Amino acid sequence: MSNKTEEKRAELRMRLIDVAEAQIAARGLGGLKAREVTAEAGCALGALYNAVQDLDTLVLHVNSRTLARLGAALHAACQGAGEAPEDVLQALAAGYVAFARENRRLWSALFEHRLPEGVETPDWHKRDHAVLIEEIIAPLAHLRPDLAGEALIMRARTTFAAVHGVVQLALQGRFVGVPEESLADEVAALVSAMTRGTHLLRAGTGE
Amino acid sequence: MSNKTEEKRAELRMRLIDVAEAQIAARGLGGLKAREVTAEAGCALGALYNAVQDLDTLVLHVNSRTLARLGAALHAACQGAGEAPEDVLQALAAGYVAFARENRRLWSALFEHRLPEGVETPDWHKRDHAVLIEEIIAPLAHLRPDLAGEALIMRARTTFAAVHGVVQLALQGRFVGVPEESLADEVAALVSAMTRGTHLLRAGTGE
DNA sequence: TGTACATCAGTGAACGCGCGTTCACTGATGTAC
DNA sequence: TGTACATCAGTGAACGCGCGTTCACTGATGTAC
Repeated sequence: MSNKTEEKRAELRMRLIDVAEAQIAARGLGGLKAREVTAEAGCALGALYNAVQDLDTLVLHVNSRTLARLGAALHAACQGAGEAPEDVLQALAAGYVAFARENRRLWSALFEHRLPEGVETPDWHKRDHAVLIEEIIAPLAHLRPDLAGEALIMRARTTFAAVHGVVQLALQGRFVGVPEESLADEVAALVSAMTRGTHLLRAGTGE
Repeated sequence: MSNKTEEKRAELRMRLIDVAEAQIAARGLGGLKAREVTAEAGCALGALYNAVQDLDTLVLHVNSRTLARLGAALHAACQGAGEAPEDVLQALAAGYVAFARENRRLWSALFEHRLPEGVETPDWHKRDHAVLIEEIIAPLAHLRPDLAGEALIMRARTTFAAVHGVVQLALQGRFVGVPEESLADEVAALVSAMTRGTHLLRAGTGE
């Protein structure tokens, strides 16, 4: 059933994603309920399952959006930074901290959400995660000319994960996390430590 | 009601913690059910609430145990390492990776578990988290004689969180995580990067 | 040592709630002639 | 253009399941005399 019908369908799907995004932002991933999303979107409970496969898929759509916004934020952070790879990495890390703080629950949802056992993440969503490491690769390659290809990508992932770990434990308010006031400074110190040694020693023996 | 009664009570509590530990190890934190714990422990459902405040408290007991074991593992890792602070930190990180891999689900439970909104973590359990950073402090102090007191502790937390982040994303099997085969190497590279710059430059300007 | 009574660990059925998903139905929208 | 019919988005009550916690009850253990 063509055009107009398909249009309305897509419209409802968008509306549902909008509402789901707002509700996750307000109450966290655990606070997202099929009944509340549809109520606020102004449709019946069952309509959700016509517009979208299920609630998990709806979450994936929200997460894809969040990743896109995060990607844009990180890209913008790079633009504002100097040329030196250390500066770019510092700007990226600072941008990540800022985004996480300003989008706490949506950012958390990125890492909290799990598909039911045995369900594979669809490819269209997997690809969206690339933004997390894309901008790291170039400056890292400058600092580590000895790394290339797969090894470079691995190191970019590791660099991201290290910063992410500090941010996550801090914003989670957990025991070992640093207090939120110190977060920006500590992340800067971490990035500084990670980048400082490398260009002095170049590719020495071992690491 | 003294002695013998209290003894049996403590015995049941122990049995429940044992079983809960085994079930979390087998099925993950989400797979822990009051009915299954009590069934396997050989008592009635209601007995759980006599032995222990509630299911969350039971999880805290299991987590305390896991932390104690982790602390012992990290302490042992230090013993086997050389004198140089870099080596100690490498040994600690390697020990952490090994423990996480060998105790995946119990280790995950440490960071997955959340008390219901508004419930404070009891002090007896909070204290147990100290093992995560205790052993880091001394070697870090050697590398960074400019840091002391609160600042040193913060940096130890940050160091832990960075390593933890890499391990967590990898073992979670998530998008940006490194594959498990590369985990040990990547963590070693991270620690190497974090420690290498510092003692060359000592306390320079800024970080 | 023996008897009457009190306590409280242990029992498990029942409570209460939450919530994702389905499904028989309706009515608006589109197609065929 | 008008009429008969088909399709399918949208509806919301009902299904089905899971599960932590409570509570009236019992019986074993302990205390008092």
